[in-house]
Amino acid sequence: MVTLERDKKGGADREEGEGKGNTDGEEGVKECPECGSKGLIRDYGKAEIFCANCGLVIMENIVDLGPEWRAFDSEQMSRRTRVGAPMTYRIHDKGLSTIVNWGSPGQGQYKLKKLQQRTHIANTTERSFIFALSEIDRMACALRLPVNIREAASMLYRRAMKKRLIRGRSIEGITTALLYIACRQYGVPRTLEEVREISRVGQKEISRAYRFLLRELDLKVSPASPVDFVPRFCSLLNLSGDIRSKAIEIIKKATEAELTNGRGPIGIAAAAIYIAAILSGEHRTQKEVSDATGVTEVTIRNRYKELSEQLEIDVLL
DNA sequence: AAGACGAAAGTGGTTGA
DNA sequence: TCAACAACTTTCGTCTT
Repeated sequence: MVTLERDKKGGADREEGEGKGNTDGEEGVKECPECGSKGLIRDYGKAEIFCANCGLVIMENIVDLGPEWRAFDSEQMSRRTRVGAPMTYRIHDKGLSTIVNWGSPGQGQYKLKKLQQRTHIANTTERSFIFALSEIDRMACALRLPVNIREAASMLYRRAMKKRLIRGRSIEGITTALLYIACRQYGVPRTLEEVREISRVGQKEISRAYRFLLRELDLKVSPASPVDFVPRFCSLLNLSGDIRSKAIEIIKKATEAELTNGRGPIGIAAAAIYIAAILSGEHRTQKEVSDATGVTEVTIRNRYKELSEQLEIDVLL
């Protein structure tokens, strides 16, 4: 009954706008066109290159960026799936699909019914697993995350399933938290707010699942560095590479001076960018920085006062 | 009028008894 | 489980450009 048919027509109907489709020659790519970082990760297994800093996928042969739809059951999944990738953790049976034949109507039916009863539990967990994978894909898509991170999140979900951690919890909460964790592990952190916006559950549930999974899967996630947020925030604010490196420099000095202890990394990043922009004559208002980073103007002010005073940076308007 | 400033009260998460 | 606590937010009046 579950016949997974692979539809080989890639995602030709789906061309990303926003002018980010950089399809120049692969050999020429030395740095990220988005943030200028040299930290490009070439994943030849997936035939793609992405920026470790901002997560921008620069080169990708797998055209399909994942489904924009939601599969509620196996049937929908099979009808709508158009993923032609090699074996992957993102496909619920690792791509090795089983085809069940209906056989001759006479005696076959009874056996099949029996089989279906026996495997009923397996089918429901499988169905929710498929749903989880499509959720991970949907959210990763919305956040423009590279395939590696989706893979990582999917693998974590497998581990959670093996440990029977899913039962009795919302799949949305678990998948959102796992994606959040995967981003952190890959040094491309998203803010909790960004993740919440594209999730179907609230912040409270995400946090609960996050703590739960860290504990139960024995994962270690080091606190995010403010530096990790700088490239993305800078590009949101249309700031040049000069400012990006200047902001990172400020953050490094601040870290050495232990000004960052106990402070939220996002606030530090926001303040450093604010200062760097002013120093470079590309002024951004506190409001603009606040909107891009999600921290309030008050916090930006507090951090930027601390940084400029302690590091003796003269910020003259 | 817009931006920057800072005081004061409120909120949600962490910690330690 | 509860209370104390620090970081951050909200709100709002004032000053500066």
